[in-house]
Amino acid sequence: MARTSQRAPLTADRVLQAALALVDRDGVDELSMRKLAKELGFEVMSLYNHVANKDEVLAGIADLVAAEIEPPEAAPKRRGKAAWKAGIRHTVLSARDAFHRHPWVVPIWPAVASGPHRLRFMEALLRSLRTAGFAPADAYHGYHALMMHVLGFTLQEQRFDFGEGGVVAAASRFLDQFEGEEFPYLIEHMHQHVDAPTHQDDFEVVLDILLDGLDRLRGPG
Amino acid sequence: MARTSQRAPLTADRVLQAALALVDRDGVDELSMRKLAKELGFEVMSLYNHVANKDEVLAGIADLVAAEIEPPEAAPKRRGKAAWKAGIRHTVLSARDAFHRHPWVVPIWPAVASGPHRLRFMEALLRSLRTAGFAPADAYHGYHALMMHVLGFTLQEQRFDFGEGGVVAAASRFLDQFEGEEFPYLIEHMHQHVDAPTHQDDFEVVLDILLDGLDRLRGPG
DNA sequence: ACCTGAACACCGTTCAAGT
DNA sequence: ACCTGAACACCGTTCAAGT
Repeated sequence: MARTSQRAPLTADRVLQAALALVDRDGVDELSMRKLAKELGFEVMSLYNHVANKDEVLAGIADLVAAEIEPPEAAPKRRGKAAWKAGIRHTVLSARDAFHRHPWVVPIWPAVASGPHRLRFMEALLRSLRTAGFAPADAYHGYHALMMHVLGFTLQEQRFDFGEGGVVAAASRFLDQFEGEEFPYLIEHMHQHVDAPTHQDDFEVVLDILLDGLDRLRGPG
Repeated sequence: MARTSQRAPLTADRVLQAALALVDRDGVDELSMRKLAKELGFEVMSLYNHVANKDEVLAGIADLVAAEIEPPEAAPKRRGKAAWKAGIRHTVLSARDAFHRHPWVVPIWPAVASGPHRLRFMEALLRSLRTAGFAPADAYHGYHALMMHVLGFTLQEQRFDFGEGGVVAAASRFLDQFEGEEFPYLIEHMHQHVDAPTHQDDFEVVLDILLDGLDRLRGPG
């Protein structure tokens, strides 16, 4: 019967999948152990047989997002002075896509524990840089520059996602209180945001600045 | 008497200052209206005579952080092909310092409403870029690249601030479960983090990559 | 105008009890 | 081994009552 499948035994996996669905749908602020249990058709305390606590749930769903990131190609097909860029570019864009699909993960990303998928992604990106010829110190800079760009970009971008509470609405509400002449450049900037609903190009322009800059750091090769 | 000064009448300002002190001391997760009221020597509901709700408190203290950011110099002293960089560099480093002093603000930065200080900072940074000769579209990219760098960097950096819960401890705990050979590059990276307790140089290396890249975007001048 | 107490609708998590 | 109910120590916020 439907009820039997509804009550398939709880597993850590089912808990995390349900949490991911809930958070993708309602946002991370709406996740509570009680709601999650209700969604699964169990009582709250049943969850604690499969996950230690709420932090573990958050770390778990963050790692499900990490699992969606495609690692850089291990063996690039074409060789050339900047062949390394293609693989890195691919994985960074993939990370951007994953964060874009699950924007709630960005603010909690630094706070939650790193799971296996995330550690494997970090390893793959670092290996890519090092085998491309970056010295350890430059791979260190490159890794951070790229990750910060992805995280920072998505963090920034979120502000424009919610209609009423978004920065555009809030700022224009605020700007109304001032003479129209006090913030001309900010107003110009807001219009650019409103006019460009997707910021993919914006993301890639800066990504290419970073990749070119890193290439120069790497030295002639 | 001491009691009188302790019970100086509540104001929105006093509420925000106490909230900032509490959050700087204990972290943003520890902020509750009840604790905040107790800290001030009033009952919870008294706060609501001066602030609308908790979101307004968060927006208020975020704007206090924004107030600490020094705007770019309006009139740079020395002229030259990249004179614009000095002013921008100054304000970006100042923003990095402010976020570094108040790291809890980074994850909530995109979620809270923009206050007057933040809007003035945004305006000043955008004006700097535009008057340096950037076309509107390039000022748009430059603004985001710089802000993302600051936000992303501080977000990333936070992970290494808390001893036990930090990524180093968590990752090394996790890595213990694997053969030591599976994550050689990640282990190298972790050591670099542990060896460099401050990431100021790291921040500036990438900042200069961005500034140089933006300068090229701006075209010959 | 400002402060307060009780109340409501929530949280995460512990612990003892069931099967 | 897994599920549950009651209980504890918290939340933010509404509302009516005080001064």
